[in-house]
Amino acid sequence: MGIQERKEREKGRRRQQIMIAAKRVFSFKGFNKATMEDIASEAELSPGTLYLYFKNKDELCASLSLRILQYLNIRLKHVSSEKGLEPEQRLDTLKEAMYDVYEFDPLILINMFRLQSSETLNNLSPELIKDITELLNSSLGAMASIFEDGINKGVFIDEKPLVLANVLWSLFSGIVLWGESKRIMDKGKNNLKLTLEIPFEILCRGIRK
Amino acid sequence: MGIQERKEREKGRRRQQIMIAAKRVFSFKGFNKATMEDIASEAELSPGTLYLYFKNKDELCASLSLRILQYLNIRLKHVSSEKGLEPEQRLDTLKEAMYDVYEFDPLILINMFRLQSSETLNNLSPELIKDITELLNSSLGAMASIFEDGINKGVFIDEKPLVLANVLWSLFSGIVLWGESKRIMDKGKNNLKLTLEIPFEILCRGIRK
Amino acid sequence: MGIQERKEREKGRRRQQIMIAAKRVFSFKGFNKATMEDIASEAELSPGTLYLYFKNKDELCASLSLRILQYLNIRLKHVSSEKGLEPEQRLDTLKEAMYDVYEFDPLILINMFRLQSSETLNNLSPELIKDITELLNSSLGAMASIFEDGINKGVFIDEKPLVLANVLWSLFSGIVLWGESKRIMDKGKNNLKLTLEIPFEILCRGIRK
Amino acid sequence: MGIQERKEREKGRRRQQIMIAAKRVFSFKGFNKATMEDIASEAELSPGTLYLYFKNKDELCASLSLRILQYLNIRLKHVSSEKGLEPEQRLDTLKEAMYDVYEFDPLILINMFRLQSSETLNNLSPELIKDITELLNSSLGAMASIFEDGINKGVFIDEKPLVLANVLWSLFSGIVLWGESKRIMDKGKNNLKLTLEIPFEILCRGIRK
DNA sequence: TATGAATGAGCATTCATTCAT
DNA sequence: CATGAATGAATGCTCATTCAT
Repeated sequence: MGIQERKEREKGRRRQQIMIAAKRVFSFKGFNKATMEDIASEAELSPGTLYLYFKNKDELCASLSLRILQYLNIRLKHVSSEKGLEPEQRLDTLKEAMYDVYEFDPLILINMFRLQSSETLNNLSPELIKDITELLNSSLGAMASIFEDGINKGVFIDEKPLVLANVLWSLFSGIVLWGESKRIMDKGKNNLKLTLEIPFEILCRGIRK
Repeated sequence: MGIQERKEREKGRRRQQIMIAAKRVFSFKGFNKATMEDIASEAELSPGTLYLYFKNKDELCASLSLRILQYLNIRLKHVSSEKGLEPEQRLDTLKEAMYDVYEFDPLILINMFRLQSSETLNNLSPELIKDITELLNSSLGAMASIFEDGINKGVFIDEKPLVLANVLWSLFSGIVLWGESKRIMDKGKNNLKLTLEIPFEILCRGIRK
Repeated sequence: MGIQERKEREKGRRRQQIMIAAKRVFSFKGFNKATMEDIASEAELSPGTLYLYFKNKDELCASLSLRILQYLNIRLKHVSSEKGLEPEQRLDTLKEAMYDVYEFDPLILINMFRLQSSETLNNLSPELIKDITELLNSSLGAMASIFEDGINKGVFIDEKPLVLANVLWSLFSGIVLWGESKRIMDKGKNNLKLTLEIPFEILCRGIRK
Repeated sequence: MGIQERKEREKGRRRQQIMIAAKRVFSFKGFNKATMEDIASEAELSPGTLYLYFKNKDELCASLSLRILQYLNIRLKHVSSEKGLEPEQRLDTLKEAMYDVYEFDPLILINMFRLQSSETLNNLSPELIKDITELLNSSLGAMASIFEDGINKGVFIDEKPLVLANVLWSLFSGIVLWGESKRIMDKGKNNLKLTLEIPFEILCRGIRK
């Protein structure tokens, strides 16, 4: 392993360290109330150091979303590529994947939404925006391919697969959002899994022939 | 009409005037970028005056959400109270009601979410929190009663009505959120109505026997 | 006097108050080391208030230069408009005017130079830039008219008056700059009057026929 | 040549390398906007290395001025020491020398002034201050000796030579400053040579008998 | 009631400087 | 000697909120 390579890895570690701290602070205080100093001290670094790894606060936040999307994308790719699964089984794996994504970072949607607001978009570097957009589309594509498979096999109703994927995403968004609200209102009781399962179940009834 | 009463009414009018201005400014700039001075000048008032009618910026924002919920509640109550409607027709009316709510204030969910975030909650007066919670529950109850009716009449599958209502709300949240993102990403094309109709349709397939 | 008018006057007073404080602080600390908080506390105001009257630090500094130029312009206009003066007498009055300008604000040139640097220019409002440019040209024009008079009367050598005015300004700049340096190096001894008079004297020998 | 000596020479080379880079960066960005990192990367060194050769940013800047003064001093010494020149020819050589100094580093005066401002002075080491003061005085002395020669030969008017030298320096400062402003205002048109020659010409008329 | 000038705490960001390697 | 990652103090500017009129 060359010196160059080791440095790259070290740099990656620092980014991780900061992102983990940022996630914690954003979760606790929300994006606007969280200060860069909060994040820095959570990461046991100085404020200046944050700017060595992220252009600004918005880009730090966006990078969190990117990481989620990467994770989602990997999970989805895996689901749609696995051979020998019946469409119904695929749906189940899909459900689990989405639930894991939520578990991975429950604030996913708030971040995703912030990300796409015009307030934020101007502060991001074009590459980051491109990465995010591509991943989002790729994820929707992967979902769509699952539905397509079911339609082809005559198990699902003949609806446009990409539309179905969008619906699913909408549903997912709503569930997370709603689940989060509940969690905050009820202070701690996590009924997210329940809500995730039930509407998914109901949606599937609508998809199956 | 006594003087007292007239004053009360006058006060209500001012509140309306401010809320309308706030809605416009929030829509245009987003909650965080909108300043109290923006709102004041949109309302053709001075900044100080805003604080005669709202305790602080958060409470002003929360009052907007409250108004939405009141509107939603009225529409829902109306749907579930109307006699002589078949469950299927009720679902249609419900769908229209929800779409109208969205049209009334497309930022509804962002506001609703802001409202329930820990960032905001500490700044609100207990009465306001209570009002909002009650209205939310009441709205969910009204939706539930629609599903209950269908279940009783044997038209809908036998699922717990309140659960169904929650599902619907989740779905609605997701659609709005997703629709908004799309609107921002696609810059102007309003595909919200489409997205609202399709998942509703699919959900209904899952509800019907 | 209407309320409007009184308010305008009050506003003008505040601007003056801030500019006087700024001048003191800039003189003492230099533009870059002077903080807005320094200026605010010198003016016995809060930092935020400064921004009610000046867009930013650069514009505050530029406004100081503008004031100098206004003063210079008035003095020069007066010199060239007064009737019945011989060219030589005019030169004397001119010399006095320039010395007074320096006395009015010894940092004039440093400010003027800052003003014209590209570092600063971007931060200024177009109107301010226009005002300053016009005043500078007008001042040079007024100086030129004095020389023109002398040339017409056959007392001064036939040199392009505007060139002479530029020369004079260069000389003035140099003297102030040099005088200032000396003041700082010699810590307190003010030999500016001397240096201003002597080169003026020598320059005039070159102008007279 | 001993090892010690070679090291010294090597050290001098590095200092030169850094100063050249600094000059380029200061010219391009101005002193305040230029960062030590800019200079380091222009010099193809790391930021830390700069501090091995210069105590701090101010001292680096001051060293640039020092170098100019050294150059000026050499040129002036040469002018006044050359035998068999008539006073008028000496003036011409002087003019050329000053123009060359300006060409060598057009920012000379801004640097010189920065140097002498109270903003900077506190950060400099006493030795550096002493060097600069001595060089300045020596330069003025060299100029004065040129005038003295002319006065002695009865070609120039009988004015105190040191005063004349100061005048000349003032004029030079003013011209450079003014020329620079013009360059910035007129964006590119370089009229410095013209302005330098004309006032010099006019000043000389005042010096000649 | 209404005003709007004034406040001042708060924050993102920068950058000269240091120091472990 | 050289590095360059890390530092952390410093600062321009914003804006929710107050209060004298």
